[in-house]
Amino acid sequence: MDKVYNHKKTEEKIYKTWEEKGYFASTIDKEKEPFSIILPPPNANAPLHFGHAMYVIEDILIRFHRMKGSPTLWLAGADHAGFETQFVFEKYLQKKGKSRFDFDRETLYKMIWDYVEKNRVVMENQLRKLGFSLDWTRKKFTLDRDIVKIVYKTFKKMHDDGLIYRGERLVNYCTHCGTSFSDLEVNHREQKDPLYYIKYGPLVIATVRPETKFGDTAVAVNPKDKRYQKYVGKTIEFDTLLGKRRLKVIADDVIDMKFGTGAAKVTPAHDEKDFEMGKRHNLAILKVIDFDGRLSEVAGKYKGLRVRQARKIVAEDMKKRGLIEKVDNDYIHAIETCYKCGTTIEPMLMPQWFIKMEPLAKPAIEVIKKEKIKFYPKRHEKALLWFLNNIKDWNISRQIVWGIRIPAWRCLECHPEPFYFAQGRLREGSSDSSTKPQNDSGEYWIITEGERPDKCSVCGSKKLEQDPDTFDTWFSSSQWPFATLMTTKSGDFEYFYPTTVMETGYDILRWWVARMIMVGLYVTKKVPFENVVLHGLVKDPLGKKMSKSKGNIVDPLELVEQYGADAVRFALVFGTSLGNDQSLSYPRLEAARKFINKLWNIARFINMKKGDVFLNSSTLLRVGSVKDLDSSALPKNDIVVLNNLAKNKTDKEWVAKTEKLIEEITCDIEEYNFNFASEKLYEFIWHQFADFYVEDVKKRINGNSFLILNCLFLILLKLLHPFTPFVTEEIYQKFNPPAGGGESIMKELWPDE
RNA sequence: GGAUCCGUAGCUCAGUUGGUUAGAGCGUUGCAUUGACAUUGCAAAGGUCACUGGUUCGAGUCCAGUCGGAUCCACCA
Repeated sequence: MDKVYNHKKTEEKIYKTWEEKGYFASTIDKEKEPFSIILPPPNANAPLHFGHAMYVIEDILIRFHRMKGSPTLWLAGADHAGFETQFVFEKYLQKKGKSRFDFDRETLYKMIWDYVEKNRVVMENQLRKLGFSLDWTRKKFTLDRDIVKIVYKTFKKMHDDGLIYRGERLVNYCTHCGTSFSDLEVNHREQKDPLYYIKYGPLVIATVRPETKFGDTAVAVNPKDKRYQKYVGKTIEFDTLLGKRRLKVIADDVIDMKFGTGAAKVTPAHDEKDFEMGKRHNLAILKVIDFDGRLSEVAGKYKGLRVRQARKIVAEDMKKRGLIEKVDNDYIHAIETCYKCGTTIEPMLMPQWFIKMEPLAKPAIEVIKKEKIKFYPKRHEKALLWFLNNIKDWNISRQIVWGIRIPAWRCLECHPEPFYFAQGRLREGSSDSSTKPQNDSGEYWIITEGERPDKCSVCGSKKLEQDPDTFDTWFSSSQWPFATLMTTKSGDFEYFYPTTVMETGYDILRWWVARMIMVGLYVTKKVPFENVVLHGLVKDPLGKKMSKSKGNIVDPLELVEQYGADAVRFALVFGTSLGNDQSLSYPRLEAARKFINKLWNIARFINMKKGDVFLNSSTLLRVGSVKDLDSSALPKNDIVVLNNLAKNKTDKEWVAKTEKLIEEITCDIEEYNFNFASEKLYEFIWHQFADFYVEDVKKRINGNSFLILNCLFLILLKLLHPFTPFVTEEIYQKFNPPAGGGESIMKELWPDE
């Protein structure tokens, strides 16, 4: 054995053997309770980041339960990550001086597909480098035909059950990315903007968005506001940049008397609150901003200006014309921004497919309250319940090509649509911004399970066109636990579903976990998983969130190269409690590496002394793996055997200490306290076992005690194996050369079994 | 505006249902050693557990509030 453990010499070789021998592949044994985890599928568009290294928690659980003798399944997979991937790909195109508009839909899709295929292979090999014992024979991709089929089916079922509707309302739209988003994809940011007090004839209203004033279709005041009661119901006339205008004054409760002057302009096309007011008061909708983020013809000579520019110019012109009474330059308010590119989100009126969430959320709340699903740490449960209790309908339409195209067809004869988007762009002449869009309630749409309908069910026309939009990627993700298991091997779904544990970062609790629970319950009538284990974020060494824009990304694979996968794994669970964020710590990585080296050297010592005494490797092996040592005594487990074997008082003590350790480690892992388990192993192996017991046994090396030392060490190896699989396997192999028969530590049973 | 998390040794953090002298890693200081250990072992220094009150026989741990840091949620123009 080398003087120092060299991970570079061992890790790749060991993983290859494991995979080749099929140790990761699950088998169904109906006599036993399964333990299953579906890997949160990493995005197939980029190499792994540090968050993915936290899958180590899942690997610990899987390896632990595998050694406990349960049939385990850890299902590998990858996510097409719709918008995220298209975004990444567009950047890639940009570097080559191209844009997505240079290609037709099919070509673009094909290009992204190839790009993703390449990245996916890279990503999967990275998972291997981290030692993850994933069942690769069952790996799935969210765009696999059979998965897509299930996604279609779910959509159709939801539609038939009345849970899907074509919503004609304001949606979050990013004019830069060219797509709408759900509420979750929108960030809020505080910002200081000038608050303009604009003269509206006898009234003055305050706004930060003078550029949208062309789309005003009313002025609103609070019905209780005595100052303005005389105007309510009247029409006022006033000067604007585009000549005189007349607007009705309406009274509505949402108007805050204390804000500004207590009077507000109403722009239903570009503000959620105004849109709602518009519906209540039957106001016209004037669309000022187009999908490209520029002012429409409604803005007259300001047409074509970008929103920001327009705001400045309009405000300047108003000042010149004396239309502005005053400006408050210290006004701080929250704006909505695109979570991806940071552009200010424009609420836009456009028909989209929505899911009614309340009927889905209710059963989810039930199962959580009844603890059919448990959360670790518990505190995240509250956040989730809050989300479920205040849930809003989910916009699942995205104006992108990368994803699963929505299986909805529209008849061109009896239902010509006002809006049509081709890759995020408005088709020429299809929009009339000055009128309300034509009704698109969805009743003319034909929804299928993916197949193209022959003809329109209303008029019989064959002129049908599929909705160009694709599903929000989370719509397919929400079905991942059952969609995967239904399409892997026969019997998988019946046996492994619901899965035992869903382990993921708390940051996607609402995006993913909540939706899996809701959709899983809806489709399968069962919870998709029984336990939700949530880990924290891995931040940079200074405690800042890692992000590409900050340039503080640390590649986990580089650290694997430097410290070894075992050390990286150990460092991630050592000294951090589950669910808390942690900063990447180089000293901790170094400590983990040294610990692994310490373990290696204990093994080296034992290996060296082994030749001097009566033991040979096959005796060791048999004692080490216990089962056939003393068949007459029918040993229950390692400890029972050792208790019989130990003669010396000190040896007996150490057997007892180890027995206690086994209990504690088992308990800690079962309760997801990985920090306790790893810290105890560290302390015991180094500062108990090595510092005292090994030293003690050195004095009486030629006796029974050395055998006990050996056996206890093999127990420690097993306890450590879920955390540091490579080094424990390598040592195990050194102790059990193939001739001796010890196949792999992965085949060993947990010491208490 | 609402919610959550954090504030413990110089640094990064543990501290599991409240219970004896508050722990680890790294760093610092001294001694020993190349003997399984590109080291390791032994020993030492270093903490009013943010602050203030409360509950309790007993609080880093529970409760209330204050200050400081972070995150999430939120339609007030």
